[in-house]
Amino acid sequence: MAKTAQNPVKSAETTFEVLDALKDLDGAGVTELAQHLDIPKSTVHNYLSTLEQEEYVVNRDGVYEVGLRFLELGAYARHREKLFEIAKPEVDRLAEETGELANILVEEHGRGSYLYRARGDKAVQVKAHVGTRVPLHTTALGKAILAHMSTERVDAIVDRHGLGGEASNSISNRAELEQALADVRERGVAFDDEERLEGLRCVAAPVLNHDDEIIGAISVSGPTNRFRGDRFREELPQKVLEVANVIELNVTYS
Amino acid sequence: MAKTAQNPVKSAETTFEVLDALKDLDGAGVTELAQHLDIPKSTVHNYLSTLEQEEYVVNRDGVYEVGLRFLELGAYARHREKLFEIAKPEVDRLAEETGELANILVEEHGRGSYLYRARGDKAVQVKAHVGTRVPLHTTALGKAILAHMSTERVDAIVDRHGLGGEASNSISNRAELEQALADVRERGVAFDDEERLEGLRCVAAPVLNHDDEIIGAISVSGPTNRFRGDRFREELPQKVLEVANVIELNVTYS
DNA sequence: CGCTCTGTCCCAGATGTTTGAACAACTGTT
DNA sequence: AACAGTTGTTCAAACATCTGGGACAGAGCG
Repeated sequence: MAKTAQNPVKSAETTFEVLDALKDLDGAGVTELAQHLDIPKSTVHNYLSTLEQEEYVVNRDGVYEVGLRFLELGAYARHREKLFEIAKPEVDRLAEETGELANILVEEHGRGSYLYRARGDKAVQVKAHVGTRVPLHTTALGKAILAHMSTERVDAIVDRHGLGGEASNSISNRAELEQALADVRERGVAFDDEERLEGLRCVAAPVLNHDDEIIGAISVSGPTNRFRGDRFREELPQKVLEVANVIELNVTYS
Repeated sequence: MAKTAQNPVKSAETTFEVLDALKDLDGAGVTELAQHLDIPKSTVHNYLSTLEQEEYVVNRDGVYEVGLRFLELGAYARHREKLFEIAKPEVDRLAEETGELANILVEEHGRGSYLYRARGDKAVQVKAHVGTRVPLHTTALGKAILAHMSTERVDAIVDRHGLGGEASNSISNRAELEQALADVRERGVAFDDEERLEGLRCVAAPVLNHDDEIIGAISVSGPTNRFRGDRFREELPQKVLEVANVIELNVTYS
C-alpha cells in the first residue's frame, strides 16, 4: 500500500517540502526557509519564485506564505467527495440539535481527514481545523471507519502508520485494536474517551454505502462534563446513529 | 507586478499543470492526462506516482484524483487570513437575516478569491464554490475592493489581467472602471447587476483596517426578482454596510 | 484466444536543476 | 552619514535529474 514511486520526480518532492515548511513556519523568508530545510537559499529562492509565479504562494512584504489557490484545489477535492455534499446539512442539524461540535471524517492514504466541522452553540473550541489529518485508531471517527474495513485493509494501514498513541488511553497493539473494532461493530457506534485530547469525549457512527462499503464517519464531540451517563451512552449514540442512517439513505438515492 | 521567475523550476510548473489538469478533467488515468497535456505518458506517470507517494493525489481504482491533502493546505491558507476568522460569524448572520447567499472575498495576485460563502434559507444555487477565483472588475465584491486601492495598484492589476468581461453589462475600458469605482467610493457600496451571472444581483461593501487599507469585501447576492426597488437600493446596502462596519471594528481590536 | 486497451518500468541522452559566490538593497546602530 | 550585518536576488558552470521512446504485463472485450 505504501507505494514508493519507482522514478520519482525529486523536484516535485522538494516543491511540497517547501510548501510544508512554509506552513509549519507559518510564513517565512528565503533565508529562514533555507535554514529550516537545510537547502541552499538560491535553490529555495528558485522554488519560491516559481510558486509565486504560479500563484500558489504569495509574498507579503518579504514573507512568503501559502496562497489561497490551495483553497481552490482543497475545496474542489472536498466537493468531489459525495459524502460531504450529502452529509453537510445533516451534520449541521446534528450540531444544532446537540449544541456540540459535529464532524465528518473520511479515510485517505490510511489516515483520517476531517472534511467538515459544524459548531453548535455550546461547541468546544478545538484548535484542529478542517483538513487536519489524524491517525485513524486514535479517534472515535477513525475506529468507526476501521471497524467496517476488511482485515487486510486494516493490516495494511497498521503496517504503514503503526499504532503510535497520542495520549494515555490509546490503543497500542493490534489485539487491543481488534477488540475495540469488534466492540464498535457490536454497538454500531464508536466512543472516544479522552484518547486523543484530554477532557474531550466523542461519539461516532460509520456511514456505509448500499454495498456496505465504508465511505466515512460522523460524530459529535464535547467536554467530558457534558458527555457522561445516559447522554454519553444512550442519547447521543442514538442521535448520531439516526443521522448516519439518514445520510446513508441519501447516499443510496443519489 | 506580474513577476516571472528568473530561474523557474520547470518541474514545479509541470507538477501544477498535472494537478490542474486532474482538476479540469475531474480525475483521469495516465493516458488520458498525457493526451490532454501533450506530454509522454511515462512522464505523466512519474509525476502522478510521485504525487501519490506524497499523498497529494489519490488513485481510486485506476483513476487519479486530487487528494484531500490540499484541503489541509487550503484550510490553513484560509485560516491565516484574519478577515475570515473575524468575518465568518457576521456573514453567517447576514445570510440568516436576509435569507440570501452571503460572501467573503479577498484579493490575491490581482484576482478575487472567495474565502467563504454562507447560505440563507432562500439562497440561490450557484455553482461556484469556496476558493473560486474571479476577475475583480466583474463582481460587486471585486469593485468594492478595487475602489479602495491606490491607482497604481489598480493599474497594475488591469495591466496584468485586462478587463475581459464575462457578460454583457461588464466594464470594458479603464475609463468605465474608474467611473464605477468613483461611484462605489461615493455610495460606500458596490452593485452587480447581472454582470457576471445572468439573473443574479449583488450588493457588496468593502472592509478596511484601521489604516484604511482594504483587506477584503463582503456581499449578499440573489435573484433579480428579489433584488429590486428599495430592497436592492436601500435596505440591503444598509444591512451589508452595517455588517461590514461590525467586522471593521472587530478587525481593529484583535 | 487474440486484439487493444490500459498502467508500469527501464535506461541513455538531453535538459533542467543545483550551487556557491557575488551583488544589491535594506535595517538598524554607532 | 558611514557602516556592518542583514536580507533577497542573479548568474553560469557542473552535474544530477528529468524526459521520453520503447518494451512489458495485465485487464477487458469481442
